[in-house]
Amino acid sequence: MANIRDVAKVSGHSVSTVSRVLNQKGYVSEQTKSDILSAMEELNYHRNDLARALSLGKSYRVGVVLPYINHPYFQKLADAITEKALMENYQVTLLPTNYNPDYEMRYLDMLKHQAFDGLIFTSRAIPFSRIIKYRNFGGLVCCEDTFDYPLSCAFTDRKKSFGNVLQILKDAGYSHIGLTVSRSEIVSQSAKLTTKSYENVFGHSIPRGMLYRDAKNMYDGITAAGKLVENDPDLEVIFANGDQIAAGALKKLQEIKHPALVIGQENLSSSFLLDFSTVDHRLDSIGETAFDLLFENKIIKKEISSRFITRGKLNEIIPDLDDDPLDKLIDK
Amino acid sequence: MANIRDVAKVSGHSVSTVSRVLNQKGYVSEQTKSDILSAMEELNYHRNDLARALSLGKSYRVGVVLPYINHPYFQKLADAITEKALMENYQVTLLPTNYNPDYEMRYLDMLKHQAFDGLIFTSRAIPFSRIIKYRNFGGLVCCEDTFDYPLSCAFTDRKKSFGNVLQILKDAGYSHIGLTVSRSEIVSQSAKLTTKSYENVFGHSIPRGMLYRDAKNMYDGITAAGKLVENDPDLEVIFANGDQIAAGALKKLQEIKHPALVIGQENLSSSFLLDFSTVDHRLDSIGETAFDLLFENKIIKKEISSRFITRGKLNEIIPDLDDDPLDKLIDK
DNA sequence: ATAAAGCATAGAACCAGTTCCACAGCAAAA
DNA sequence: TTTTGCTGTGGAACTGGTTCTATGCTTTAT
Repeated sequence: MANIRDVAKVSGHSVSTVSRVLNQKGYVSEQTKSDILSAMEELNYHRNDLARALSLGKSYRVGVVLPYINHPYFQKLADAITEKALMENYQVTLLPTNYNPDYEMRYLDMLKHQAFDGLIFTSRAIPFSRIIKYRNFGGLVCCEDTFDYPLSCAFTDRKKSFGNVLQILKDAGYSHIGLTVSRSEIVSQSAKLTTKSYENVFGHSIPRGMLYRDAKNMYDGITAAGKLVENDPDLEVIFANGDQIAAGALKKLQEIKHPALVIGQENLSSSFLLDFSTVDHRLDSIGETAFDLLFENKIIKKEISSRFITRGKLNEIIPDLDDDPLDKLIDK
Repeated sequence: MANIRDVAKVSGHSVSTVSRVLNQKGYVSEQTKSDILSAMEELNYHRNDLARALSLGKSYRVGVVLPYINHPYFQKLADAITEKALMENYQVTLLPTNYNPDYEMRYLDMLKHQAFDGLIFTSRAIPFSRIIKYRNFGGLVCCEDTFDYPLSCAFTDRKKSFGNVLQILKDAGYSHIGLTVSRSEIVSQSAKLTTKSYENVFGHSIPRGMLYRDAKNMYDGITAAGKLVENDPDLEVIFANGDQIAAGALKKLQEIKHPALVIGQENLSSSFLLDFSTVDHRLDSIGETAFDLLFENKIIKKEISSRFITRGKLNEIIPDLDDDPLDKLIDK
């Protein structure tokens, strides 16, 4: 493989001039430029990205740390980040952890070793206190609220958005509400926030049997709906922790001809196609924002408002909520 | 950031000795080693992966070229590749193309620019003839049959496995068979192979209305089943181009109480949970093999046998096929 | 006429590693 | 006693880029 010095030699010009041609900056005469370009052609020269990255101290690579690459939530986030990154000429490496702390630390070490310019944590098993130690080694952003930790983030306040939905349901006169949650690690603390929100709005904890745990996919949704109806035949609403789960629940409800409503999360195509309400956490916006924050030189915490998309029967009962609220910016 | 020369200076030893400690090879006395290690500690030294990669001419990164990162077929492949790669201390970068030839060429250029040690094409829009021009720039493997092109591959012979399934159906006395296919690019040529296989087995082309095109997801499966039953009320089997599509089709069939069987592909959890038959193309094995072939210095073409997993009614009709056949190796 | 500004180029240092080669000391074998 | 082989170490060249600085020339402004 020919290098820049070979090109310089063959073209009869200096290395720095070749570099200037390569990067199209600085002064180069037309004649010199064409000499060099034809030398490159002749030698079949192509610049080495690694050497460039070393010299620049910048590799134009970012890593996205995520537990599972086949989970719709993280997929949507990764998709949004990748799209934005490609636009800015960055490459994205997906770093699956399975919530194994060793893997998470390994990826942080890669940041330290300059394998990445930055790392986006979509979720994590290790505490923030360990992550912030790597702050000096590159960009670092989380896709969840980092509270008082000195760490940039783009997030939705789940407690707020869950509370919002539950308040709306309460105001509309619903009281028999079943909830499904994932194992709490999947989206950090999401399960706890769900129950907390319920308590805040209704003033009492979730009645026995009205909380279905460990709901991960459509089939869990089917099971969950069965259990919830069994525990409360007067069930009015199932607030699920994802559209796939909601879709499964809806399927079951239709099968047993139970009139309860279903509410999902993430606004996936299933919620649209099956016409049920959903909380859109704007993952695309979160992903995009997370990337933007990566190379800011101050710590920025950006809250993205979620939207409650009402569909079907709920849309008739409840006035239109689509007021397109501006994202709140908290600068610390 | 401290570098290896700083460590050398502080520890009072040479750069090459520090390097030897770093890589744990060559002769180093215990005393020297501990001097150097404590100097590293003191300076908070961490080796720069980029510089190492440049020097070694090896970056321990591979790219996986795939059209969509949120398609179960490519996801399963990417998952398998990633898992294997991590075991061998390689990093995997997912390179989505949307079947845009410009993107595919861009990724090939990255290979040329040493951004990757190798590239795995799970699918592609550009012809093999363009890909093989990049053979000298690093590892290059396709996840489909490359026929006479000098390009390593790990693949299932879809014509063979489709033919196998159709032959079994024919032998079992079925003749009213509906098929769904994706847009032909999704899995290269898969649609054509499906129709070809049908013609080979049944001796005539697919009857009008028995081929549903452009099936991508569960909802297309619902539509497809509706259309196919409409076109042939005596429909006996739907052979779908994916488990999600088969799941949708099954849902529709149950809804309209039609007794047709459903056969899917890829052995996703849905086929297991809904208990329908499926063709397992062993994507995990293909992905793993593809990675293994990446750094072989000869061109190897490995065919992975697919398995037909019969479930439900079909499993009662048809004798057990689970003979665990060995993968065939074609060395060229 | 002279200083300032702009154009064009080359040289050398720098990024942070790896590795080949030379050399020295010492013990065991010839 | 000489040779061989092993251990331990350092120097320098090498990977392939970028960029700062110096220099000489031309053009324009004062």
